[in-house]
Amino acid sequence: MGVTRWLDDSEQEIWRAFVTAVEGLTDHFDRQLQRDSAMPYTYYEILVALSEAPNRTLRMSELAGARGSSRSRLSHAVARLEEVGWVTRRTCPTDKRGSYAVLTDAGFAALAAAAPGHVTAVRERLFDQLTPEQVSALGEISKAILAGLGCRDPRPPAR
Amino acid sequence: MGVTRWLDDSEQEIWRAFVTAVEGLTDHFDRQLQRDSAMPYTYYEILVALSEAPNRTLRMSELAGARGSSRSRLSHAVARLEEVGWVTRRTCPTDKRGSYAVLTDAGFAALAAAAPGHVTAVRERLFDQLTPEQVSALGEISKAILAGLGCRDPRPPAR
DNA sequence: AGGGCTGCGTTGAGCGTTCAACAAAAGCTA
DNA sequence: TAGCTTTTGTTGAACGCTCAACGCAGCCCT
Repeated sequence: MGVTRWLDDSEQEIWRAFVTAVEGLTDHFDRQLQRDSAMPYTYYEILVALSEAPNRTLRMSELAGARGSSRSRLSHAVARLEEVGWVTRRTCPTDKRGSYAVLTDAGFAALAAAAPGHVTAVRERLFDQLTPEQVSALGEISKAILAGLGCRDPRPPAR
Repeated sequence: MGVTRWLDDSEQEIWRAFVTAVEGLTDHFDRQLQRDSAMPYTYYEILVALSEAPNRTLRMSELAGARGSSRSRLSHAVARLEEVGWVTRRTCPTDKRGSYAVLTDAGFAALAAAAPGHVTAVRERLFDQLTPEQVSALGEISKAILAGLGCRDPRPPAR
């Protein structure tokens, strides 16, 4: 492995601004949802994914894959969402290992109630702060980052 | 309150890309630090802040303020860092309420050991993926977002 | 000096995430 | 078919964060 390529002053400044902005945004959105709709952002995303799926139903693994979430995380999350009555589980008839997560009417209603506040927050804190050029640049930047994250570093698994 | 200004298709696409990219980045950096240096990113930031402070010492509240962290969070974090031996607390002689957090030699060493891997990850996954124009655009965008987050919404506190 | 108010830091409970371990079903190979 | 590997999903412990509540010290005011 080679020598570390440290960040110069300008890069450091950009990095700090980026980190702080991202922390601030996620914090803001998370608090808004928690305060106004009693759900963390992650759960909001789960509800969104289910609401867009045919029959408002998805296999656990599909749901985990769609978001970058781990199976364990999803299992815990769905357990919680089931307690609250926003999601139910159904076992899969063709593959007895699998199970479905289904959005209930109450879950859909909770999502519908939460969406306006969330979208408004996103618009106010993100889109309204940027020029149209910056918005499209942010899109390109995000896609470039995503491309750089996909399946790299073909090191053999640690164990 | 007015009508919700929903996101159009293009905005939705940008928003999803942004969210996924940010989640992917933070996940990647957090795992890298946890795996290679046994510390979460948040703790890394605390160590950095202390290492840059005079005498490697900061008041708890200054430390909390520097990062956007709550007092409670910092208190828990420093307690943990103290257990590991990377930080110690000293009571403030002039203000007996206050306490100092001090980076130990072991803490400095841990930071020095962690930094190259972390910086390399940041460079590879962020800076190397973007053109110089995109990098500077990202800086401007981050600053605009930060400006939009500062002390807004002068609604009276909920209670 | 006495009586608030404010600010600093800590504490404990609750929650969400991670990690490692596991059970059960499916698939694969001989 | 028997034996292995892989896939799917769950579980429990450990950890970090949040929130509300608290103890304590400084401050201000009369």
